Amino acid sequence: MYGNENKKIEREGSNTKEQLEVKASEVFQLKEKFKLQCWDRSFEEWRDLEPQEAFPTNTKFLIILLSASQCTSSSNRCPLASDVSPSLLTDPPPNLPTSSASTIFSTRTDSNWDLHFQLPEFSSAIVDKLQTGSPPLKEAERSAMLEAIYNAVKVYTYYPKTMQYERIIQKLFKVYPKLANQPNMSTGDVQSIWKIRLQYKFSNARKREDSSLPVVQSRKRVRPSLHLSQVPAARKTPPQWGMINYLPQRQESEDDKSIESHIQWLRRENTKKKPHYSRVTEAMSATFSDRRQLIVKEGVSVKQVQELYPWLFDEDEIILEFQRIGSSSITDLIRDGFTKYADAIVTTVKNKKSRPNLVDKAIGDILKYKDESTRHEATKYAAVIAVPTLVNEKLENMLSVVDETHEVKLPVIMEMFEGEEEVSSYTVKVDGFKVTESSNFMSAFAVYLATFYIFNLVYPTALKKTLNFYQRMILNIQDGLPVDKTVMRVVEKINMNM
DNA sequence: CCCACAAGTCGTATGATTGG
DNA sequence: CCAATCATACGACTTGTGGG
Repeated sequence: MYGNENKKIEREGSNTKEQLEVKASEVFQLKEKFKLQCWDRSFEEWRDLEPQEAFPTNTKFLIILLSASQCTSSSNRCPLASDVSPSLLTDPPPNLPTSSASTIFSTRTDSNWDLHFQLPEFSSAIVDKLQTGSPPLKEAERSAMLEAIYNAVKVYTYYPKTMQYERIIQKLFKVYPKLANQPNMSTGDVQSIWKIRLQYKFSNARKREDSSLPVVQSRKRVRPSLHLSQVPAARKTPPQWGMINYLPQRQESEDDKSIESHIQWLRRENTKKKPHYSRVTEAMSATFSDRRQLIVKEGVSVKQVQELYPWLFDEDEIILEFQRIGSSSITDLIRDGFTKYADAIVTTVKNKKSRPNLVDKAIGDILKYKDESTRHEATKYAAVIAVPTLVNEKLENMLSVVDETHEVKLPVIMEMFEGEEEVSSYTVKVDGFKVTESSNFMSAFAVYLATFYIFNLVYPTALKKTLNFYQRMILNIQDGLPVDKTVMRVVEKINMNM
């Protein structure tokens, strides 16, 4: 096989690697250097030839040019200059009828199809949008694109490999660079969104359109195994850590004794009516390293932490503690982050069919304010509580109204206390322990987020995506972990409304 | 451990149908 | 004629399995 040309060659007896190479260059009139690979049936992949190897009849060989870029002029063998030209040459089974031999040459066995794969043509409306980058594609248009790609690819395979999905997307991005350029997202993230999108398309299409095909049939699960109902095993996806554990060195001026005296002094100062706040902060800084060790390494309970460091249960100290870990002010981060995204988040959540009452109310309230800065605050509040809805998680797992009797067993929760008509205060609780109380939602929210990092808590499964969104888009803490796909898609949606 | 996938299911964009 | 309502198709999501 060479480019789109497949040719059969006849062999007598066994051939060596060198003989095959000579034959290949004759058949395809190759001038440049190339190497041969053969199809290994047991591994189902192309591999290099061994010297003196004996090949069974009906073996497929692929020609790979070693010098790239011979593809100029009218040649459409090799659509992209950087591509290697794959080529096949086969020897037919001498004693088999040609009809069966023809299946050998069918494109289905072309495992390198993706190298010379041509993108299907899209309608001019779609191409326009892709080239200019705006307005964003409608769902129907994206569907049409996916459908076209599916139809173009299924000629070769119904089950593209990971690499093949990636190559298709790379080609797509090459032709339509605007598609890859999304604000607030790396090209890699956009690429993985498209890869997942293609995988969903193939998965759904196989199930819905092509489920009768033998290739698809052969992958059917044998049995749903009925005794599954016996097992309750609600083993959900595990919770996730938020930030890499931060374990700083103890300050050089400190030793066990001085730390102990700091702790004692802090505890005494906490009971005073007029504590010396700046000294408290100093002592908290001095004991920071020891406190991190205690929380991260020894995993002590929140109650024990409170006994040793009662000051950690104070709004200002929480903010400062976060700053010691993350080196920026969490209130600033939240303010800046939501100043950037609030409007877009609110527009995005408005497109949802249904929202929790609190979110609806918050959105409605925005219009009530005439003053611009009050209005902005209201928008930020609405945006914060809209995030769980956007990523399909429940708001009440984060913010619960206290008079409702349902108890929530989450590590951290904000509770809303309602007085006469008005919300009177917000309380942040860790494991049932009150951390702080605040009259202002945004302060409570800052404490809420900081708490995960300060007490080294996992993100509960029920709020994994919400907290990931806050972490990456608002706090801008990037760990090495791949971004959750739902979170990425929500970012994409929000971008469209920015 | 990670990834692809099947199976089952949900939410909603979109187009057809209905009623005023 | 247009809107409200309905039906359907399709992308997305979850859970569990199997294979590397």
